[in-house]
Amino acid sequence: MTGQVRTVDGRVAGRRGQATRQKLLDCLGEMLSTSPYRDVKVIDVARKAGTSPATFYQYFPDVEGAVLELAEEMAKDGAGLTDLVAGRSWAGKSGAAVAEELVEGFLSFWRKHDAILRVVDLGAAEGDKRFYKIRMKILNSVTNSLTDAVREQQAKGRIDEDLNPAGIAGSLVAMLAAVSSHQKGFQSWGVKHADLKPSLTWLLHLGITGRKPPK
Amino acid sequence: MTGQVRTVDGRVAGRRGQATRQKLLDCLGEMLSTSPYRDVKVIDVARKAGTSPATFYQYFPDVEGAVLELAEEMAKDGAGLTDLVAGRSWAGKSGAAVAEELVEGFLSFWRKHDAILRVVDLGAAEGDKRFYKIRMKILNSVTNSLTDAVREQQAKGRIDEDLNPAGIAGSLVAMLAAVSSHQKGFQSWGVKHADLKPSLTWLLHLGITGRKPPK
DNA sequence: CGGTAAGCTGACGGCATGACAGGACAAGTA
DNA sequence: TACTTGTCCTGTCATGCCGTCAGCTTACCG
Repeated sequence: MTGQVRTVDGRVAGRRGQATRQKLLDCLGEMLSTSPYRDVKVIDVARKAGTSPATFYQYFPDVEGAVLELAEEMAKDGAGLTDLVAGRSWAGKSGAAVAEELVEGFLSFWRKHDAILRVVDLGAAEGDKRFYKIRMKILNSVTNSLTDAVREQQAKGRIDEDLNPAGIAGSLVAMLAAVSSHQKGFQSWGVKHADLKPSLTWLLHLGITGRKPPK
Repeated sequence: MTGQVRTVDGRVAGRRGQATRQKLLDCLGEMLSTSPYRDVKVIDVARKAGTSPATFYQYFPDVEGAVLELAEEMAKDGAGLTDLVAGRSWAGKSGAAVAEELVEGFLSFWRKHDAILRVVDLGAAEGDKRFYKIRMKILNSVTNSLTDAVREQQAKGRIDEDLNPAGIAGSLVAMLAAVSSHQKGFQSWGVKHADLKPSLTWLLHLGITGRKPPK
């Protein structure tokens, strides 16, 4: 499925080429977390990787193209988030645990990938379908699981049937993503990480089940 | 308070100067909503405004500086969001109305200013204090009002005292902001605007009061 | 030891940046 | 009308990044 890695001019990349390519990606990732996206230049990435700009252009069409590559890598890692909710029960203590683990999962995933996620979010908000697709890839499976969960609770009469399950699930996921990406902001504003987690967990549980989590 | 507008080299801008300056800001705003932030160049803004790059640099240090100016303008407009919650009661029907109006207020404010808000969000997430401050200016008063509301509900025993009110309020506001900025995304994904609003309203009411809104 | 393809870079035209000096312009003065 | 003054704009220039190409070096193979 994943065909060989190819250079821009069509040649297949060998052992050495792939290493260079990866090094460029690594350096790009580093730059993204230390300087504003707008100021990340090809020449800086190349310098950092100990190579020349021309080499960069051999593997990527432009900075955006390379970022997309990084984002794809990250999306693979993000598939793990699904396991935190798929097929688990939202009843009683189990539900409380699911909520807590999902919150912690989001927070730490975002901490790990904050720089690239920022850019993906921007690209998606700007309407770029490629970035939007990646964002979906990460959030979609979680959203779907939560949508199912909401639907179940609706069947039990705990949530108004008129509400759109996908709307609720999507909003909750957006909340998790947003809070995660502004973690530092919350902290520098007086809300500690330790305070944030319980709040999110509570809101998530409440939103999915219509009930407060058991103590 | 707002001293006269000054050029980069210290002169006070007169009538004509201010007009040019404003025109540059307007054109910048337009460019931001049509092209990716990363690709907005001084020369394009200047061309669009029918002037030269040198003129742009007379009024702004760089693109970022001009964006900050635009963002300040928007922040003033955002002060109106506060009125939707300040001093209003979350009890019964009134509470349901407050929730609904706040949601609608956020959604339409974001629709109106989506381009600049994207950039402000990015800047804030990247750790730029100037952008962060503007983001605060918009969200802070709403968050504070909601924090008070949560605290009241805690006093009534409807919300666990252990939870941090600011954490809950902040998370809910983040949710509103995030969903608002990805409105188009939701739509192109199958969740209609009409479905989104009730979901958000429901979640907001539930989060603040601990109870479902009355029918 | 050639042959072949991969891998890298120097160099170049093109364009954006940012600074300056000086020209254009409006308004007041005589 | 001519002159003055201060505001406003732009031509121009040095600098630096972009994106491409031809061509050199390196690795692998028979």
